[in-house]
Amino acid sequence: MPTTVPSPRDSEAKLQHILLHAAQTFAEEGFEGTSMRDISRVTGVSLSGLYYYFESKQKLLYLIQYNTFNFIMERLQARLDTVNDPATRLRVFVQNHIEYFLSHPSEMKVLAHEEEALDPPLRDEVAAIKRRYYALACEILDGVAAEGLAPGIPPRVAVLSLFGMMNWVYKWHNPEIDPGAEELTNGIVAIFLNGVLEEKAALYASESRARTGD
Amino acid sequence: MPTTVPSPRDSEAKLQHILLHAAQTFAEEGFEGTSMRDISRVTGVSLSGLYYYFESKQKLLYLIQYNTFNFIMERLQARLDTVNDPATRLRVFVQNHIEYFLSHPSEMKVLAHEEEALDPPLRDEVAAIKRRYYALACEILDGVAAEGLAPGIPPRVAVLSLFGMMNWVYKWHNPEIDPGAEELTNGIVAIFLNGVLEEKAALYASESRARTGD
DNA sequence: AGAGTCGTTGAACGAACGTTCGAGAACTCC
DNA sequence: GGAGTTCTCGAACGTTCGTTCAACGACTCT
Repeated sequence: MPTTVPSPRDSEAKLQHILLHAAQTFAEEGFEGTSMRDISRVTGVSLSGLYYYFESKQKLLYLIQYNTFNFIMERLQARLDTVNDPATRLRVFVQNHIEYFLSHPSEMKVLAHEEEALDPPLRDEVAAIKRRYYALACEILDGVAAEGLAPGIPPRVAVLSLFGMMNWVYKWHNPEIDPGAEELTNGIVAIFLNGVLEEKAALYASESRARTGD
Repeated sequence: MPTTVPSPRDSEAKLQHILLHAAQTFAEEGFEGTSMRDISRVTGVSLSGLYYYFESKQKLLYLIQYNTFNFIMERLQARLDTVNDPATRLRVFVQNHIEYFLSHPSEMKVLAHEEEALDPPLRDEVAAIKRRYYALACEILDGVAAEGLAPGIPPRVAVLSLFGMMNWVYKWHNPEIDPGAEELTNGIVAIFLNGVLEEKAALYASESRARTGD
């Protein structure tokens, strides 16, 4: 059908096919627990054939992590472009994260779980995106904090607790019994916003301070 | 020095020495990423000498996970024995967890991160303790919930979000810049209690429901 | 039809893996 | 001091690992 295009179409599709099944296997067996022969088996590509698409097992993991994170990041920025209200921006952030989590559980698990399996040169590149993502979250929290942050909760602890709630999802979420992205987002946002904003928060913070004699 | 005792003392101490350094290596390199030769090197025990203390690499991981979890569980039950107030019980629960986390980061990381590295027969035994721990957390939340739970947040999501906040700590906590166990516990408890109890929570839950047209 | 990529492969490489084994220290008890 | 247990180790086992390489069919251009 195409005339001038050489034929990277076929090849690109096959790479995506490999990335998909490799991510699933990494998610199930872990990066170190998965052999190139395993990936060859689940993709149907011969062992040596894999090396036509990427130059090493490390690079394969990198491709999965980089593609995944880049997609999340770009979709998030697009969605945030039209939103100004601080609380809504937070909700968009959480929803974007949770939505991807539930629709691509394997890729997300590999991203969250195999962070350190990548060796320094490539690991740093993924870490760089991760830092931008974290900075964006801090920025969003800053907006929310203008409404009054609870005392006794360092902002860093607040943001990372939010990441904890979101990123732990892959350890327990069961599509058959647990809520979908919408409801899950509502729950996490509710806990976080109510937990972190002042008024009632001040009550418990001072209570526990009194209890421990601070 | 001892007279009647055969001499398991020496051996027991050495086993603990191996468990400690193995946990550190597993935490740094991952279970699959660590070889028995690595463990031999960091413990100073010869490769074959290790097999006098445990029968396989799997069993070594099991010993680390089982000992760690058992200690946490028993200390928690002892601490809860003297406490009746629901909110304080929750605080004791979180504090016990976080305290162990910060004082034994390697063991805790291995427990949280290498859950699936254990094969079914042994994995199930660790999972059994994990279930008892989770059930205890649910029980504690039930006590707190008597004070009125926020609508729109399933209890299961609440408990697992709490676990998320606590268990994610190993990914980011830096002893040099982050708060210690006391303050960290205060922060997480404050977010969770304020986030999950009714009154203000109902506000945000209904807000987000209205926003998404539910 | 012939040159030149693109995609694929089986076979093989050396290295590293978890585990075993038999021999021998070191120690306790009689 | 000799028997028996506890502890340690070097050497080796067979297997699996990530990666390479030369070769070959399929396809596009001229």
